[in-house]
This record gives sequence, C-alpha cells and structure tokens, in this order.
Amino acid sequence: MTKRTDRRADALSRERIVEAAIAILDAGGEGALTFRALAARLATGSGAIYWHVADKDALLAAATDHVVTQAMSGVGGGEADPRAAIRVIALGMFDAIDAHPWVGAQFSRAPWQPAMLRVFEAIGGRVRALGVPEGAWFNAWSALVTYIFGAAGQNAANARLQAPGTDRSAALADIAGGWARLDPADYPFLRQVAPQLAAHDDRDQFLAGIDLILAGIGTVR
Amino acid sequence: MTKRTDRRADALSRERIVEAAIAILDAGGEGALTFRALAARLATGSGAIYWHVADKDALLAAATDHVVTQAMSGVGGGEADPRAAIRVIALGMFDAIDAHPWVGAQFSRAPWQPAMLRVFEAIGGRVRALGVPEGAWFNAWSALVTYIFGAAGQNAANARLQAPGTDRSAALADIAGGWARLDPADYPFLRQVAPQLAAHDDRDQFLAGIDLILAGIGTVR
DNA sequence: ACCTGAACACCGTTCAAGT
DNA sequence: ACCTGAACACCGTTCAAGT
Repeated sequence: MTKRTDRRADALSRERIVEAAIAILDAGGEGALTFRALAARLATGSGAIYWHVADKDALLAAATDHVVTQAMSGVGGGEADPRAAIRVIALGMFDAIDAHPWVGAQFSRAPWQPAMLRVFEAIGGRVRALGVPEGAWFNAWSALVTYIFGAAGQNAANARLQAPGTDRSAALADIAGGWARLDPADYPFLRQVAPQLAAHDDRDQFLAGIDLILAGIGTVR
Repeated sequence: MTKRTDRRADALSRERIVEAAIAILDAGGEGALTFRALAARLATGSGAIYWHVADKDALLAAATDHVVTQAMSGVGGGEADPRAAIRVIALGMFDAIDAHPWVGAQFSRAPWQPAMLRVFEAIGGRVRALGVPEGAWFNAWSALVTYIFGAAGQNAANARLQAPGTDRSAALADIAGGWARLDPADYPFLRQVAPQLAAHDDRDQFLAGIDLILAGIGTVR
C-alpha cells in the first residue's frame, strides 16, 4: 500500500527516453542514435532503456509519433476552405520533417501509427469537403497523402545528404551546374531546367505540387 | 607486356559483386546484405570486395543504379502521346521497385545517380511535349517525379513490412479492419474508406495519382 | 594487381546481479 | 519494479601478408 509517488525527478521514463532520442537524432542524425549514446545522455545503463521501450524500431517509431503529433497540434483545422486547410496540413508536415529530417525515413517503416492516422483523417475530411463525387474520394486522398509524405521524405533526404554546416544553396548550385554540363543531345530538359533547380525554393515547389493535385481533383466530376 | 587477359571465369569484378548483392537483397532484404554474406556467396574474403567497391553505400548505390537502368531499358519511349509515355515510365519504376523493394529506400540516399538522371530526363521530355507554358514545366516535372518515387518507395516499404510469405491481401484486410473499428466521431473518413483500402490495387491507385497530377497540369494555361 | 582473413572498433540486445 | 553493466553475437572496415 506504500505506492511510491515521490520518484526522483530525473527517473527514467518512456517520455524522457523519447525526448532524449529526439535530441540526439536532431543533433547527429540517425547514425548518432545508439543505445550507448542514449544511456550516456540519460546517465544510466544501456540495458535500462529496454525496460521502457521494446527495441530500437519501437524507439524510432515513438520518436516519429511524437514529432508528428506535435506538428499536427500546430495546424488546428480552423480553415473553412478545404483547399486552404489541406495546404496548411501539408506544410505542417513538410516543416516538421524539415526540422527533423530523420523523420522522413520513418514513415515508410511504420505507416499505420496513431499520429499518422490523424494526418490521414485530417486530409480525408477535407477531400470529402472538396465537393468531388464520393467515388473519387479514395484516389484523391491517396494521391495527396502519397505526395505529402513522399515529397517531405525526399526533401529530408536531400537535407541529410548535405554535410552539416554546408550551405544548401551552394550544394544545389553544384548539382545544377552538373546538369548544365550534361550532353545537350541526351539531356535537353535537365539542361534547360538547371537554372530553376539552382534557384527554386523547396517549400514553394512542394506547395506547387499540392496545388497541381488539387487542380487535378477539381477536374473530376 | 604480358597483360593477363585469361583471367579465371569466376574472377571477382564490380559487376559480379553488384549482381550477387542484388540477389542477396532480393532474397533477404536490406538486412541480409553484409560483407560476410556477400564474400561467402562469392567464395572470397570480405576484404576482397573493398578492392572493387568503396564501401557499403557505394555498393547499394551501384545495385540501385543497375535496377533502374534495367527498368528504363524496358520502357523504350516509343509512345507518341506524352501522357501515355509518362504512364509507361512511371509504371516501369513502380514495377521495378515492387520487384526489388530495397530500391525504394535508396532513392533518397543517392538521388543524383546517372540512372536517375535518365528517368528525370525521360519525364521532363514528355512534360515539355504536354503543351503547357514553359513557365510551368519545372513544377509539373517536379510534382510527377516526386510522386513517382515517393509512391513507389512507400509501396515498397509496405511490402517490406510484411512478414515474408504472408498474404498481402490478408495484411491489408487487417489494417482495413482496424480502420473500420476506429471511433466514428474522430475518424469518419478512414472508417468510410476502409473497405476500399482492403480492396484496392496498388498499381491502379498509383496510376490514378499520376492521372490526377496530369489532369492538374492540364489545367495550367 | 588482386585476394585472404584476422583484427579493430563498433553495434543491438540479453541477462545475472543488484537496489 | 526498476536499474546496472558486463557479455554475446553480430556488424563495416582496415591492413599485413600472401599470390
């Protein structure tokens, strides 16, 4: 009957472990998250972590869930216009993955997590409000969700590829320079588009894709 | 001056290593590819592989390049209608990743590979032929390419999640069942589309997304 | 030039032993 | 109930030594 409620303020908990994992992931990427590093940061033994999380996959899933939940809480849902609401939700995911690039690789690993379901539902609800026939809902929803997580993931991968501290626009200029030097007979399109690659804004381009899909959905009668 | 051209038929080569790696990846997934397993299959020492490839990243990149190159060689480019050609190229990528699910995770890791450039150009060339204003080319191209690789990657991830030998439609039915049991107040959309999730064909759904984007591009004047 | 395989510096995970 | 940290069975990569 003496249930101890006065635990040490710094007692280990799933929540504290997940937060420490996110800090390590944000600072050093996926490669930096080891149970030894995590145990050191939490001033405990590496085995202690296993009392609270099943394994590394579960830890990454919990960290992803945490980030997505936080991102979704920021996008309210107050927008009356379903198109505007879809843009807000999509940008919320984009920005969250941009801030935590390691999240991008996790979606594919655990796509049916609770937090993901909330994103799925949020998009689906707006698709329903878009005024397209019911038979088109599923494909319209699927295209949007696929694009949002695919694009955000790829963008995060690009960010991950860069050496930390490198200038993003310089790296992009490098790639664009490579495209500009391709054989004009074999790569006319990439040569032509190279300057736009160098100058483009990832966020604007992401949103332009959303708008194209929304425009496509608008043609379904 | 005695250049040996009569090497053993089974001499190690980058090509043989990459092929063995693909075989291992196809059979056992990304986790199965170790230098020890690869060396055993090639009947050599693990260190020998490093004479031909720089490291594991380079090996995965080479394997991915091989698969994409093969897939692209199968999609000719004979279609006159640019929309039809885009569908053929997209489906070619989809099927290649479906057959080699591990490829899906690699795109994000090395997006500027030679084989990828050929896919990029192939899509870009058709976008140009679509008859939209030049100012819209870059965003139209980007949306298509993002969707193609994002969707194919996510689909491959779903395949990877399944226990090997498991029935895909049974797994999908499981997830759909979970959606059908969600709280109707919180998840009306997911509940409603659950039956479609259980019945849908990944390939058809992928193509429906391509068609939505193409329809959206068609609205740009 | 190319191959061998032991050695090194790591991992994730387990588990007897502690409190 | 929860924590400790050594131990186990792996990794990728290196490198002296061979042919």
